[in-house]
Amino acid sequence: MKNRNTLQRRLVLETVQRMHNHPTAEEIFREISSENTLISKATVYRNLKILSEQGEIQHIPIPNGADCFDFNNTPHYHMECRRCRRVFDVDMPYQADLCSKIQNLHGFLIDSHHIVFSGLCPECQQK
Amino acid sequence: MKNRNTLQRRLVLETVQRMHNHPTAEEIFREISSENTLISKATVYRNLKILSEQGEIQHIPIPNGADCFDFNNTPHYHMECRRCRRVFDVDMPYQADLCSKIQNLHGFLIDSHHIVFSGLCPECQQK
DNA sequence: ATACATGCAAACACTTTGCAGCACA
DNA sequence: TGTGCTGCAAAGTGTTTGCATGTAT
Repeated sequence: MKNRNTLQRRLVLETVQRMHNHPTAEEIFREISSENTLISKATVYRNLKILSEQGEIQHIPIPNGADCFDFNNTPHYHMECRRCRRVFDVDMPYQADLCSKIQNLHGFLIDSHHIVFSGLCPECQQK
Repeated sequence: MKNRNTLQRRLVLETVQRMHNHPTAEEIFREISSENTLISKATVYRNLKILSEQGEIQHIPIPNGADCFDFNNTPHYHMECRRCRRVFDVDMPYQADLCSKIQNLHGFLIDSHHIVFSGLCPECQQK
């Protein structure tokens, strides 16, 4: 299973790296399609999966909504506006010691964690 | 909009309070159905929504999977086994000060947060 | 030449919704 | 009596998959 450098894969990677607003698969698909490039949505999903498994981009799972993707592949946290559903970065260092605060693991082996903050973005507070 | 005390709503609430293993809507539906009670899945979803909005039960959104529900409605954290997808409670106090660690809110108003740990449960480590 | 990738459509998993009839207050 | 609730089926949303064809190596 060797990876091929196809036009579609390059476009998906470049588009995520260019859009700095945590785009969803749907948004990436629309962005690529808008530039008269033929690409199918299945291909976008397949390439997003491959690229995030390779660590080229970051997959951000979003509860109750479409997952989004981040050109920034260093671990960091996000906040989601509960009204407009947009996702923003949080200015907080990665809490590497968080696992050590767990008092009893009951044999569970933890290897990662996600924090999602929820609230209102500046624009939605006006309404 | 006054709430009515229907058999179905009572059954959904009692079932969540009795099952202490973070059941999904589907599991709650199957549990109620198995006791020769006629209930529709839409009613289960509708009542889970109402009951969690009223604070009687807790709704736990799970990225990449079915949301689950918790009889324990005090804030606490969860870990999900990435192999069997089961959800467990984490023995860690609620980190009320977490928001204060954020260095720059950029005008965002945060009112809650979720932490989901990911790893392997004891059973899945054997495999 | 031959894996791997693609487009398309269909299937999938989870959840919500429109509607007509039912039942709690 | 009247609004809130129900079952059913259909639709909605986000994502994956089967398959025949295409293409990078």
